[in-house]
Amino acid sequence: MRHLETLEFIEAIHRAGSIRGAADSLSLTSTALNRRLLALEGELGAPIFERLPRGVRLSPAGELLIQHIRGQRADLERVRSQIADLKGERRGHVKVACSQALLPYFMPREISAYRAEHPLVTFSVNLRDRYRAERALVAHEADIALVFEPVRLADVQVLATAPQPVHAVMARSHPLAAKRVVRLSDLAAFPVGMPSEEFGVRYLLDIAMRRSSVKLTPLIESDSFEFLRCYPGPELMVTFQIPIGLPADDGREPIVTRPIDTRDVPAGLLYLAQMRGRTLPVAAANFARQLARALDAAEPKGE
Amino acid sequence: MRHLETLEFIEAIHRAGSIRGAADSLSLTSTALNRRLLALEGELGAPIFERLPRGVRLSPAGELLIQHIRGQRADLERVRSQIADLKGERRGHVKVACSQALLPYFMPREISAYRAEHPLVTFSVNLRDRYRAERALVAHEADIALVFEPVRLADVQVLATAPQPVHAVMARSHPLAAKRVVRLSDLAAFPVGMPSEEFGVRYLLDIAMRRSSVKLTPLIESDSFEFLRCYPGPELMVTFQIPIGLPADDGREPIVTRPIDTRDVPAGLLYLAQMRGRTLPVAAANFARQLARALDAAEPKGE
DNA sequence: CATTGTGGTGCAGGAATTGCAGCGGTGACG
DNA sequence: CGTCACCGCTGCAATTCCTGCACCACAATG
Repeated sequence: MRHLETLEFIEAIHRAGSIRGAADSLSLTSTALNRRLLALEGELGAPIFERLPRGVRLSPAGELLIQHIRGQRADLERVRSQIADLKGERRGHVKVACSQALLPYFMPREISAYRAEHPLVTFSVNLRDRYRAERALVAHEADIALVFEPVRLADVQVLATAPQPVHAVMARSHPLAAKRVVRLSDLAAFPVGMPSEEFGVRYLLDIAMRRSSVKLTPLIESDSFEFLRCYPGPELMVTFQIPIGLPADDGREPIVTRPIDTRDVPAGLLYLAQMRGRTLPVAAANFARQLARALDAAEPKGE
Repeated sequence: MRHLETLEFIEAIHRAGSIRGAADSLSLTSTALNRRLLALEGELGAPIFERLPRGVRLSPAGELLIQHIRGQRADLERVRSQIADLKGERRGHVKVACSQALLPYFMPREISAYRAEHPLVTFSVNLRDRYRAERALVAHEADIALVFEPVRLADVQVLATAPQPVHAVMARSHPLAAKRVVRLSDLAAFPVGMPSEEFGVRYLLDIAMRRSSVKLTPLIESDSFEFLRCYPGPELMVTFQIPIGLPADDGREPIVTRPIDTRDVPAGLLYLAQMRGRTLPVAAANFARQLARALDAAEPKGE
């Protein structure tokens, strides 16, 4: 789309941090790029970048402009997708930002289900913790976000929610595996694998620990649930996960999961969200609708 | 702004109804315009206009595109205004769509008050009945709308409301001028000047008449409140208006106004609104805030 | 003090856009 | 039924606009 070229260039300069650097990445001369920037600043009546000795940095006006640019591109993308839609071509691209728990089972299943009906739709799935998922929505880096226990919900519109009680994850041979529901005090006797602080599960556990004065002993802290789950079991270590990030227990898995009593650790909420006020492209809107249905259906699951 | 040029051209073609016609109004050749249109349609992958023997007409894809164009231009305008704002230049342009009652007193007073503090801000004030005011918001022809008893409020965000009881307007010598409050049944004895059907006041009166079985005898129906008010008084004619459209009664005006009992005709609501989800330009947002304050302050007025 | 990076500028070549003339087609009108 | 006017569209030449090279001034770096 030609008329957004200059605006794309601005964003490239922002990314590269210098005009010459951006020019290289765009296969252009710095001259041409510089000229375009100067022309745009002229029309705008204000500098878009502050000139520094080692490059450029966005001015306040530039911050405004870059946000506008992202919005324009996203809206154009929406129009293109709607036009393609009314031509009958069910193609498109959906950008999803989600928490780690969604990656192993939920998202693959949902995406493959969607693609079974719309094979021309492609996907980007990016792992974003609860802070960055919301920023990704606002920066138009993602169309929809699926995030556990989001931080602040400004500029974000909630499409659906699903309660997710925290589960304890352990080896099948673990003593606690005999219980149907695990109390927080049960866990104090065993070493635990703690998710790091950016995760919603950790957030809920920290609250619970402050409230109940039960102290868990973190053997390992990691930002990878997969690592925590796979850490060898002889240590009797327990880790945590929410149901949507757990496989169906078919009796053969080497690990088992037990819900933690919600009187000790309240159930968190999984949020499906988009940027407030934005009209999503057709494919993204349809996929979001499917996800919302899936979350509603999964609600009585919990084990 | 160069990068919106092509999109502006599309809108010009839409307005003119033909490529050659638009080319003339743009001081261009039909060749150039046609080429641009074809290029854009190529990039978009779908025709924007249906080709008719006597010109062109928007295709469904074009309808989508033209809405996108208007949104982009309005958003760019917002960015420009915000940039000008942070440069300290308090300039800008505010487009207001409002009901007739606001034109004689309220809008002039508010605009001149605003311009006293921001002399670089200019205004467009357009009369739009309650149907068309909302459409003007959606089409980005107006930033804010001030409308009495709006029709449907979809795609419109309400910023403030003010109740406006309907008043009877009559000559100072009129028999009913002796009363402090007028009942609907009082009016049956006199000829009335009716506002035409597109007005909110008429809407309220029609409802009241259906409900109370009191029949008013419309001597004159007009779409001009000014005409109705100025129609010579010997006929003892009564007409209607809401307080915000009435001058302050200083005892010297040849006409007087009396509120109609709200048990007969319920008070209507004056709505200050903008398009849902839109971020207004700085000047428009500030002016809207002032209007909201003015409406709140005017509430206990009513005579 | 030289080197290396930055943004900015004059000038010439080149690419993209424009305008002119003309084609084929359709509806209005005498 | 022929004429006319208007429509969208296209080949070719002119022009305009944009690009790229060489170069400048400047600041940080070593």
